[in-house]
Amino acid sequence: MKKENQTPTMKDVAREAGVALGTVSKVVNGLPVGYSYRKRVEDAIKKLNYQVNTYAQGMKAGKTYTVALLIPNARDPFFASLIYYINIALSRQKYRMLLCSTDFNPSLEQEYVNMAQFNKVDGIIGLTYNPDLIVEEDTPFVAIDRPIGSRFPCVASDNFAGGQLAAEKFADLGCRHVAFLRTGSSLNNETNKRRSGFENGCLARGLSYEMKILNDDEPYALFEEFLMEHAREGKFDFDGIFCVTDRLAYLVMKSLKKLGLRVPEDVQVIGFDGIRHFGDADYVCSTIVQPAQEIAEMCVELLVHESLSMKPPLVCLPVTYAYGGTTKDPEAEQKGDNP
Amino acid sequence: MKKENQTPTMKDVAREAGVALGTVSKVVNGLPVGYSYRKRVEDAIKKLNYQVNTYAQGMKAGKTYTVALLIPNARDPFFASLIYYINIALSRQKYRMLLCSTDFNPSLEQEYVNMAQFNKVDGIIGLTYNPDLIVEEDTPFVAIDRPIGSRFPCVASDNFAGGQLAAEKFADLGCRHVAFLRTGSSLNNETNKRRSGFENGCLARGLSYEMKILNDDEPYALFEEFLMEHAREGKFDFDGIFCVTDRLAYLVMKSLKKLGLRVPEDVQVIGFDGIRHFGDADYVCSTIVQPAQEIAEMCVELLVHESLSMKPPLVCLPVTYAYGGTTKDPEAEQKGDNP
DNA sequence: TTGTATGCGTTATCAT
DNA sequence: ATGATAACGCATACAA
Repeated sequence: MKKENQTPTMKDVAREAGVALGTVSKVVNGLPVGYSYRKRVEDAIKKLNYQVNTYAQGMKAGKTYTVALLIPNARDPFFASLIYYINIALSRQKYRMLLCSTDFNPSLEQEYVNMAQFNKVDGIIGLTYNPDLIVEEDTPFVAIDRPIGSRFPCVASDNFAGGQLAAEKFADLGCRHVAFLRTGSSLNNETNKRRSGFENGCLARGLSYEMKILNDDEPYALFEEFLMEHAREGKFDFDGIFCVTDRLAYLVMKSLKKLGLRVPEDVQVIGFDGIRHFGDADYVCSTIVQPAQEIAEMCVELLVHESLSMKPPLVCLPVTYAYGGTTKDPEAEQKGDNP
Repeated sequence: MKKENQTPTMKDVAREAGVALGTVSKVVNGLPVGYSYRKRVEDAIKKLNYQVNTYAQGMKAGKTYTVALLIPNARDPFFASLIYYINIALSRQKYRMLLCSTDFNPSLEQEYVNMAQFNKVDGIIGLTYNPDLIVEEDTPFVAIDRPIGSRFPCVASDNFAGGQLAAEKFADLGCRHVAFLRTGSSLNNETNKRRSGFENGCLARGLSYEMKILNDDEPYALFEEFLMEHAREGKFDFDGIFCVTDRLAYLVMKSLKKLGLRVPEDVQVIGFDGIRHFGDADYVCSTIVQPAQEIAEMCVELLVHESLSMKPPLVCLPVTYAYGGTTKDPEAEQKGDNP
């Protein structure tokens, strides 16, 4: 990568316009300048195609107009969606976005946080997994999904309500005996809320339910076993399965197929996240949709707006239900969507 | 976003260590410094938790250690994959990545390119759609998929070979009459190569073929019409359909289902791109896989390495075929994958 | 070998 | 209202 040739600087503009450096600065920053001077400067700027150097500007101001987004992995569809919307929200506020893939690596997460603290970025939006992440008090930081300490705001979906919603949908769709399947790190409180909400909803609507909860390090095969055990003699014990993510729902559906069970005829499935085929086509399954756009906008809002006075510790954004072919929604019967 | 408190500077380290500013700089940059001095400086650095300010450093050097990635949309799975691998490749080279979503907007694309030229980033990797994009000669730029002028290298999949490969697969799998379906902007030469390669392969293997080519602004419904016309009286004219992208293949498969045609029993489908469910699970359809990782690494290589002497104008990377449930691959029959 | 001085592009504080 | 000058944090040519 070779070095740039000279791009015009304020000094060049000043020389071209025959004015002093400070005058150019004032014009650029919209401070009062006599008309004839302003005109000459503006002409010179156009002629030289001048543009302020944001880094030099930032060095003076102690700002970089850059925000780092820490996220495990850009390929995951939910994370990709977050990246997409956060990017849009930031550029609307004239901020650049530095993408930092952490790959679930705690030490990488810490490294990026350190970078931010040394004035390299103005703030961080982080979806991190390091429970011991150290963030200086005065570093602008907004967490997604996992609260970091108690000093920084955290934005998440209303996971409890999402669990409830799933149970209610099952009840509305005629289910009686349902199951909840979850995997994931046990220190992730937010997905635990999905479970609690679901339990709560089942109780409220008189559904009997069973849970199967796995840790990250346990193999998926255990779920398949669980399903098999409940499929003795051609009859399946559940008429509804709530999966903690769409990804898990996808795997579960493959297992059900192996068992000769039809979705949604024999058993209905609801996932969580709101993943769509190709990012924006139809839903991969009936699901509780996380409001990715709202989450993104809230994060940026909290980070950028200096209404620092009272940052809420935890913001829960409302989730919605979406039909995706794996439930028996009456109004969706005729549509050929979602095989 | 509030301003940072003071982070330690070189001056602070120098004062702490009782040495001169330049000495600290030398230690930081690994230049020869007497042992006792070096030791004192290193201790001071640790004590103050000092870290160089990359922006100030960059202002001196005229480098920012930042590369901008221009890409239409982070949600698209193929783009997301590219983002993922480019991010990894860049950070291995100690470069940061600025993500610039262009949303297919030509003027936004131009804006980001301008930003780069004004010394805000050291280089650009761009997957752009603006045919009139103006890039200064001396701006380090690497294009993906669409050549920009003739002065910048372009990295792409070997689309021609991909088309050929699809035709050969169809032939191997027993097809006789196949179709090619394509949509997309007509100025995208690379996807045209897929067509040419496919034609070439069909000719070589004695397959009869038909093409249906749509422009971006034409509705998908025209494809459905095309398929319907070829499905008269319970018989379908084609036993294989090659779609220019996996996304299109997905839509086509839905249409085929509507027509009562089974995939792969009645008609086999091959897509292009290598999209996987959830980014890393199984393929959404049998497909010609673009080597996203290799593309990413090649882009970074070309951008970063100062072997500027002879930049190749167009680098074509090899594609592969992957089974994804929509073809009758013999060795894959027993697998329950990809419904 | 170590310290000093200058400049990168910008903004802000002064005199004028 | 405008122009000169210092300072931001760092690297480097040059002096000690």
